Amino acid sequence: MDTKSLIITIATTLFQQKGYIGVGLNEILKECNISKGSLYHHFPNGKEELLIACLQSLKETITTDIVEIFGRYQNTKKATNAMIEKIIHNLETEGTLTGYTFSSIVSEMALLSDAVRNACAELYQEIENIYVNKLTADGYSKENARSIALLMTASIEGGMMLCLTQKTSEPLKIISKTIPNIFDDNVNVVNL
Amino acid sequence: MDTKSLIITIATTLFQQKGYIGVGLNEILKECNISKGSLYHHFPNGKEELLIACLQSLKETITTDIVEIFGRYQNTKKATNAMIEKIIHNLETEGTLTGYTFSSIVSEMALLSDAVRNACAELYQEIENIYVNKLTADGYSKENARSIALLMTASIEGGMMLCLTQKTSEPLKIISKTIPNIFDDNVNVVNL
DNA sequence: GTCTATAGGACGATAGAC
DNA sequence: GTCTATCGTCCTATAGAC
Repeated sequence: MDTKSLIITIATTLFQQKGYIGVGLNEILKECNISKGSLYHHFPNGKEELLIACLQSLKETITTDIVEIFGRYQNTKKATNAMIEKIIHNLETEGTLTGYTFSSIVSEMALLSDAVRNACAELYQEIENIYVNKLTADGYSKENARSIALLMTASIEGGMMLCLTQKTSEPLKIISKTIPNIFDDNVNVVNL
Repeated sequence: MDTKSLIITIATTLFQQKGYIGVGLNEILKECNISKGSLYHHFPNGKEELLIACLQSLKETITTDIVEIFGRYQNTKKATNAMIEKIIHNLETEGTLTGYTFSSIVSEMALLSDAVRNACAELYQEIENIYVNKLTADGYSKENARSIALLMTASIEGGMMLCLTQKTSEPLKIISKTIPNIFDDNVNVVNL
């Protein structure tokens, strides 16, 4: 792998786990086994430019991954359960925030950098769109599909937070079991 | 107000908005108009001790507030809508993370400090317990109440995240409208 | 109980050799 | 394209006067 890709790969994981401010350039350099001069050659505008490159890379990875899972299952309910299953598996093997989550970056940077905030917004939007497409294929109206997709995104993101504090994957497991209740028999009762 | 309370009050808000690492002691001191010696007199173990004091204070504030709201409304649905309404109001007037959220602290510190992680876990638990009590009063079984309360906590926390990225309160508004669908006609279908 | 001054280290970023 | 050396700033924390 070329140096630039290596930096992005390693930095992405670190940023997901520890947030943007929580990861120093030195830590990234050490894990990559490169030096400061090399990093600034590939990212002349420094750390924030690197972060945005990581978010773009993350967008590719996440959407490819979720599209693949959602293509493999008949309906949104089964696909969602499979997806959360995968997140839980990651969480239990790595013991930390990875996969489809980047809440640490959002909560730190949303107020500090519009460029980063927009990149994160775009990433959430891409994920939600995949849900919306599957839900409309299931027969939901566009409006209801959007509401449900948003609730899915929010509860998975929040569920990761709860898993982190509890050091268990229980919260996501319960969410995986509870979320389908929004789908069932509620095709027409969204937006009361 | 005595100095110690002043420090806690101001630091709590700053930590909620910018996270733990994102706020320097100097910024806290400046807003309090006090000096470093004074802060270290009240919190001899430094910044992390202050953070934990802030989380304890936050627990008081949040639970008092939510208990009050949940006491004012007949059922969980109405109480939840009123609560989210209040969060949205805060969000729109302050334009930043405050109120019942502390996701920035969780995502930054959960892996770094067990003391902080436990304080956050306790805080989430307190909030969930209020929901659980109201839900069982509504007639839900203990187990279903727990599942729904967890989904509520997660989706509100995740919804704040989406509001931050989009600079709108739309996500929380939609969540407020969509969440009640989990309650309706689903008393017995949780945990499929 | 509050102040000033300062220690000692980590940070992001730059300069210039090779 | 990668390296080392270094700058200037910020950080948490401490020491000691009042």
